[in-house]
Amino acid sequence: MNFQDSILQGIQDAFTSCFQTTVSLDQLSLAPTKKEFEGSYTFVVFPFLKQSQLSPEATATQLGTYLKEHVSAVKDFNVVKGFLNLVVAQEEWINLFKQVYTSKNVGQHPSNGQKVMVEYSSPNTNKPLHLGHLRNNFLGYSVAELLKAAGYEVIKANLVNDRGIHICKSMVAYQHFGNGETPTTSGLKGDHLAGKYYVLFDTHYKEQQKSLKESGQTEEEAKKNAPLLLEAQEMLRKWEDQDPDVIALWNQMNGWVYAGFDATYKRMGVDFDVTYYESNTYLLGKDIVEEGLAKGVFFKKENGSIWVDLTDEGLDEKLVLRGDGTSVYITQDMGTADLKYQDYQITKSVYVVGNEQDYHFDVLFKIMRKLGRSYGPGLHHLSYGMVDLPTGKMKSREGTVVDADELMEEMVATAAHHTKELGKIEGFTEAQAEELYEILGLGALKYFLLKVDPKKRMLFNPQESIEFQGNTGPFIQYSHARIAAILRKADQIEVNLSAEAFANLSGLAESEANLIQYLNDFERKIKQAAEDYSPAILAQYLFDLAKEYNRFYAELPIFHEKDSQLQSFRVALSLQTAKTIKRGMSLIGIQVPERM
RNA sequence: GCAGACGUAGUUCAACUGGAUAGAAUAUCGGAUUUCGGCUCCGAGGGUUGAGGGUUCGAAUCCUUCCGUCUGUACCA
Repeated sequence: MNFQDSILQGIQDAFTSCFQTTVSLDQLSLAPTKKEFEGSYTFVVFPFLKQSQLSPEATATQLGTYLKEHVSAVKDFNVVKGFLNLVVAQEEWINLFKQVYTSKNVGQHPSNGQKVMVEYSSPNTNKPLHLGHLRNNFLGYSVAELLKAAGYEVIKANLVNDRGIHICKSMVAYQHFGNGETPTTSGLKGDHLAGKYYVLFDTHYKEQQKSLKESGQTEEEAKKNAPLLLEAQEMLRKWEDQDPDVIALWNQMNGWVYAGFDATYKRMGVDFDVTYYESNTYLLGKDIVEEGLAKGVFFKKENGSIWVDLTDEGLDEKLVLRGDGTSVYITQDMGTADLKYQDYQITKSVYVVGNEQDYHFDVLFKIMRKLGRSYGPGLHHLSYGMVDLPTGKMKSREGTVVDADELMEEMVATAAHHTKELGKIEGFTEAQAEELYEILGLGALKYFLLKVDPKKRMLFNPQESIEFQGNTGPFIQYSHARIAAILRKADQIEVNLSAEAFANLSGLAESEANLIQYLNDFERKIKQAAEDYSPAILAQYLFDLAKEYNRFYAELPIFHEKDSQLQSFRVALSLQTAKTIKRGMSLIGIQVPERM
């Protein structure tokens, strides 16, 4: 048993023994003691004064006295107001470290038998990925990894929006202005090529509107009657009628886009276990509408349209099927939710989608719960905030979008520039150097986007954001590389790394005890990050761990330490830190180099 | 209009879910290396947590009223 638990158990016993009352274990919790005070863990007694019938100080003192006598881990205590600070015995830290050090798979929780699907990315096939998608993809990938580490079986899913009027727009524009251009002849990545025609559509569409207005039409009429738009609408009809020419063009352009996306995903380091296409799922959900009508969850209006009444849940009435029997967005999403369950029998389903769709998912989930789906309680919208630029919101029309491919390229180039300046890559082959730049550039980018609480909107300043010092990915990567150097040397001079090598160790420096406390915390942090769907919690933890290691490194000698037990111990501590950093970083999708 | 989210050092973010004197990073200033990797370490200054009121032993956190920013509120996706 983890000794944090044994302390809590001790507190529970203390309540029975000192105050003749029982408190349940989940009411009790320990907080790390603030630096200004002596001790490692703090128990706050204020909430329990009713049970003790004593002043805060007296309560804390009685509990402390009991713990000191009955719990071996507690060596001493002090009381400040209602705060009981517990001092942990040094031998306990050493024992704890041995436990962590000898356990396999750092941080991995045992399987909990639950299956969860994480849907993320969900791109449109009419334009390339941008900065907002990067946050989405990194978040989705990381949350999936965190859930795995927390004991879930995870299915990563991508739902591609490959159908609809917006796709037809780029197709129409390509027919008009494409001249048979392909990714090969143009030298453009497929997704960028498609995006180019989407933009071209928009510019020409606007021109047409303008000339229609000049010929006397109102703004609304002009919007509706522009020939290009009519063409796109006509094309969508043909697409739905399976017109071979339209389908052929659609297949061709889609193929280009997917090739482009694959390259981008590969560079981002994300992957999927299953990909759903809206072109296959857009007709789903109509049977659920029937089911909902039969169950009385939905109702039909006079014009034949079908609605759900969510006013009892604080929302409005929402349309689920149009009067003409065609689907709306949510019809399809209901169908897809069922499809996911049919395919994988999941107990939980996470949707990584921006917070502008909060309302939509609120509605969707409430509907599925009203319909009594078994996975209903497990539905979760991982809603994340937008990424802002110093110039304001990203708008594709105004050309203020930060393209994902360009940004990654820029980050890698900056990493290369920095590294060359430092001149630390002697002995690297060209290929090794390239790989390192990739790891550093993407590490910086991923860490930057993931260290912020997903719920919050965040600011991306292209100049200032590309930092390599401070609370950044490369800082943590550097710490790892440095430890790797120590481990190489330890290997050379054959330091004994078995736990027996420091079996009789006594006495620890403060930074050593702190490090052990951090290392022991890893498992808990993973669980917390997974439960909160927040890679930021783990990112913050890894930064703190790296900082604590650097402090230890600056203060204490390793190879210059003459005591061989201490030397073995410090190398082992370094090894465990490296393992933890490596594993932790992999959970937020970041690789760490052996040297840099 | 209505609904929801957010507002914390100059800047970017934390604050263990109601706990101690609100912490890091960055920028600024000052210091550390005969030593295992200086992309390192130590220190200083920097705050009326948007404003007011309330709840209690205790509030950045909960309630309330303002102010400000953003999002949503389509028989669009």
